[in-house]
Amino acid sequence: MKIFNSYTNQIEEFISIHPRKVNMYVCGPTVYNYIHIGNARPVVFFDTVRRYLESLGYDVKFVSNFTDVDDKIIQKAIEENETELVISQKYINAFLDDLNALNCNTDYLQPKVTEYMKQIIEFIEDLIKNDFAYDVDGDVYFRVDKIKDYGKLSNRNIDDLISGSRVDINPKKESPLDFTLWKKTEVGINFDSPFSNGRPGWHTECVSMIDNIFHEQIDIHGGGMDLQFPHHENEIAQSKALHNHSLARYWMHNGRLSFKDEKMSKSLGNVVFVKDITDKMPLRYFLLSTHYRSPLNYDEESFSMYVKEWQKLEMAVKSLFLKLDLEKQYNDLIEIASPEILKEIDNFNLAMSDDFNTANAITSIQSLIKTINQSLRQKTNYNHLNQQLKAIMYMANILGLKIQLIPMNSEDRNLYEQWQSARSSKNFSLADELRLKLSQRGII
RNA sequence: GGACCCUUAGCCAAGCGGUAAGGCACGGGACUGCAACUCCCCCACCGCCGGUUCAAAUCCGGCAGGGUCCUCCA
Repeated sequence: MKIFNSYTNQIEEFISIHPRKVNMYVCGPTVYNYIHIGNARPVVFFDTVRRYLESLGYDVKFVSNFTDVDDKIIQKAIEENETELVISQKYINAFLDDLNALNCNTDYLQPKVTEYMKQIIEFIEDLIKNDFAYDVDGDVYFRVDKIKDYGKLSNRNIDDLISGSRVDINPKKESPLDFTLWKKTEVGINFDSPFSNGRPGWHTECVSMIDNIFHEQIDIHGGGMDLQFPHHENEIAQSKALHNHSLARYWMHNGRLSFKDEKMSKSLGNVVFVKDITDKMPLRYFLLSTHYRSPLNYDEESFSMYVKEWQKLEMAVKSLFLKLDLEKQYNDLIEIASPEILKEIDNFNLAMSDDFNTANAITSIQSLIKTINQSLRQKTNYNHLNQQLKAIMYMANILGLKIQLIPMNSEDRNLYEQWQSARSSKNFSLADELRLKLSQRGII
């Protein structure tokens, strides 16, 4: 298993800290709005990472947070005349709905900032105690120049950052690079602390949660490329300050998604919400069609290609299952022994093991679809068909592409037979009617 | 102003020094009660100009075009 590590800027063999166990953390959403398809990219990708690692036999402890304390949430709460809690809960629920629709595993730890306030405050206190942070009139800042390798993750040097820094000239800060750990505030939700009444800066929550949940360096920390700087850089700085390690062994960053070659972001307002995409599986397919570190562009034309490809996959698998089910020959306990099928699975796994090259993994799926379709129009023995079905379901499952296989009940069977006999007796209007029914039941 | 990335057929997209995977669309066949689906065949010398090398889409330099970060953003 090879993973590109943003921290070292190279592809490395993945070795977990504890045998057969992977601790991973992915930066989650700030819950002030519905998620758009760009937000969905890391969500889907890291869900796929988890699935693949689990298929390799790792026990994966997956954690992803909810940022439920933030200026934007406060602003939204004021706009809608609601409490922050109501706002964040609403969008947390919406987020979980989207995850389910995208067939992402939602069974993982989802810590919220509000639930970790005590730990976050303690974390900041420790930083102050160790002289890595300083309190100015109730605001607390992190002293960046005390961290030797600051900039390593995002490949930049401190001098460039200082000379390039603009706008934000905060006289309270010792250095423009110092970042806020705690912000004294009167507006919106705020919390008691030894520093002041206020709320934590964004960069501390993840480190503090990781600290409290895992109690040690974790294996994988993931998130969008845009979080690399300053967010992840700052997480690393804090971790080095208190624990003298880089928080995670492997840092993984997915590339951004653009919309018609323009940046898609909530602030620009050109967003496509996940909830508004009717075809969620094609969306997942689309998000995995390009290697995760490459930029991905969304527009209706290219997305429609993936709708087609998805339908092709779904239809082939359904037809295959139907054939086996009709003859009562379906057997999911079968062992895959065919050399060609094993080879295809092998290719798939090789692609996935190569820094999660889902684009190439999909190629294996497409290739198997082709041979399935070929088999279906020939007389192929059931054993082989069962092997093909098992193989394609294995691949689809790792990519999280959910294909519903609906076994026929006696009524379905009856309909099917009537359809066939209507066809052979050339009663086409009846045949079409029955065909429609079967299709509505998801059988064909 | 500083840092950095990308450019492969009409479109999407692999490749990362050994002579262009795959998919969609198009075109030509086949199958078919009609649709849909499916199958077979066909479809590029890799932005441009130089250099390194026995060998370059792959390495180096320049140019052109596009994009990102340095500020909230997955």
